[in-house]
Amino acid sequence: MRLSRFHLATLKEVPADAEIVSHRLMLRAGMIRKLAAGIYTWLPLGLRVLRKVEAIVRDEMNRAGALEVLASMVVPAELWQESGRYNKYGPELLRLKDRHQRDFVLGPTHEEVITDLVRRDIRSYRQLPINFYQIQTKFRDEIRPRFGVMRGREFLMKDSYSFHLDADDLEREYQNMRETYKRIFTRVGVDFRIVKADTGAIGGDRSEEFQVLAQSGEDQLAVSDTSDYAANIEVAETGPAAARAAAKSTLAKVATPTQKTCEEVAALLDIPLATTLKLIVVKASEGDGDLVALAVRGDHTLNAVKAAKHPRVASPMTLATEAEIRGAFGCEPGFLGPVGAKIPVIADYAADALADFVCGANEAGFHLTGANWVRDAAAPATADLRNAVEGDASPDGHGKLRLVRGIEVGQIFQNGPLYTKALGVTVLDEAGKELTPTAGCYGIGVTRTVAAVIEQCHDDAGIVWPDAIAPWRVAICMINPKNDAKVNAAADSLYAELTARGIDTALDDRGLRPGAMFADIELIGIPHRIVVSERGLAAGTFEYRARGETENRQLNHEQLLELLA
RNA sequence: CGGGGUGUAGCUCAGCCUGGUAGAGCGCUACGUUCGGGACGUAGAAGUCGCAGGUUCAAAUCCUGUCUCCCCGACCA
Repeated sequence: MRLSRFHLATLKEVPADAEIVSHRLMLRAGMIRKLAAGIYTWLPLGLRVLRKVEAIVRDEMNRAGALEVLASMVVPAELWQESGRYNKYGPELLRLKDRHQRDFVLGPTHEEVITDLVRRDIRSYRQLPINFYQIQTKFRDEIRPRFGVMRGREFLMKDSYSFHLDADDLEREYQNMRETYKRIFTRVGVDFRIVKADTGAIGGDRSEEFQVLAQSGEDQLAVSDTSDYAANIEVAETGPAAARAAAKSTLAKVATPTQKTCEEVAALLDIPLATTLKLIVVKASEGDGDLVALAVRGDHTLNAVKAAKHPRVASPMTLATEAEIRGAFGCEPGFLGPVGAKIPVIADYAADALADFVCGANEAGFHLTGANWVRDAAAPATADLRNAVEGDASPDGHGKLRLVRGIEVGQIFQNGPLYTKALGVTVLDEAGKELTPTAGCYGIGVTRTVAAVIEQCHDDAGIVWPDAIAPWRVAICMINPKNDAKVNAAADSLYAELTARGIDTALDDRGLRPGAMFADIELIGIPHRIVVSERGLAAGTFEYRARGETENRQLNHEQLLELLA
């Protein structure tokens, strides 16, 4: 590509509303432009990168034996009603009507559509297993789109859905996809971890996420410092602690007139936060009273995903209102405790292990010190309810947990017969009997992957693309071509030669001053830069510099070709 | 949806408190001088001051409403 004919739309100044590195650099490099909140136009430069990621994904999916399809983005609402998700998915699902007032949705994911396809097309066990995938625009009316394309409302996703006769075969394909995803992200050139994950709105049994490690990541991950254990904090287990210590103190009431949080109470009494206990009151699951109190140590935080999975807690987890709390405890939130509580208490393991702890007195303005389970408050039910913290023992028994941040770029699920059952998919088995297939689904956020790579690969000057997804692998820069026809001719012939060899090359023939030209080429992250100048031609060399390095190398024609081969 | 902020030239922002001629830098156009790390000069084009209503002789500025966009929380590729 000759850059004089390309729309290279770099910006010197950063648009004010860009917060994270990838968003800033994508705007500055001229990869994307915003159209509305969470909705972007991809410019030629950005699209070149997006297409390269897409090509890697497609290539590996095909190699893995999956079959590409392309479904409509607009999906009849009936399908979503049939699966039960029309009402369950919530306002994130963009609903619309056509001119005949028929209901449709913009597909945020396509389990229903592909399962319906299988229902219509697959009749026999002989046709299974099968894995359909597509690379398609998805729309989710996110509560709060942010960080550019990292959490856009419209995004490009590779989604695939596999169907199997039994759980063993599903497990085989799950492993196949797991390996395929590893190859994809390795080829893209990004550093990632595979972590255990919650199944969330998709539903199902087993799931892992592919996370790109980055400071700006929205997800918290717990990883072992010695083993390969890694989990999203949502599902990172914390185990039962050692036995409860014996009570030493006597129960006493202290005035805490304005101290409502554990932090405030601990500060007032000058005690460690870890010796305090807090209660979070939530709605109970149906037929189990109205409310249930969850007890967590003051320095820990409640894990909503774990809590919602507890059989006695309503799912999704819903906090009790202030009025409900007053009704159950006779006092306002901020002074709640298990001593004398009239509703069931479920304690996190660490909270259950406390002795001589500080908690609310169930009386406005007072807390209790020296409280103990059994002696002062009924022994609670116990469960794993909290978020893991730095230094917790790794659940696999090897090492301690470290907390890091990640960007979720892919997730794989075994959802089992969830959707095939809901949509009534059956095939005939060998004996001519009807059988409901089991299924898996597998997603990659293609647009998000582009942003995630930038989060990981950049420096002060701009993006530093891995070779595999750079908009061009090589840039040829001409110094003062107007003053010297030889420079022009030499650059032209090198450009023709590299292009003929299949090397994706950009020729910067825009005639900019060198400083401005170099700044642009570095900003857009071209991995290999070749400078053609009068000086170099006289010496018979090209000047070469790899992006991310600070030294130039003088190479002759042959060395240059070898390096780029 | 709750909390906080924002909207003035393509971009970054000043002007608003204290009403009276709409500004700067970058970018853009033309010409000239420059030309190995975002050059300089001269001339120029470019804004219904988010939108609607109100107050006033007069509104970017004050008042009311409304929308947009951004940030912090619950969702997810």
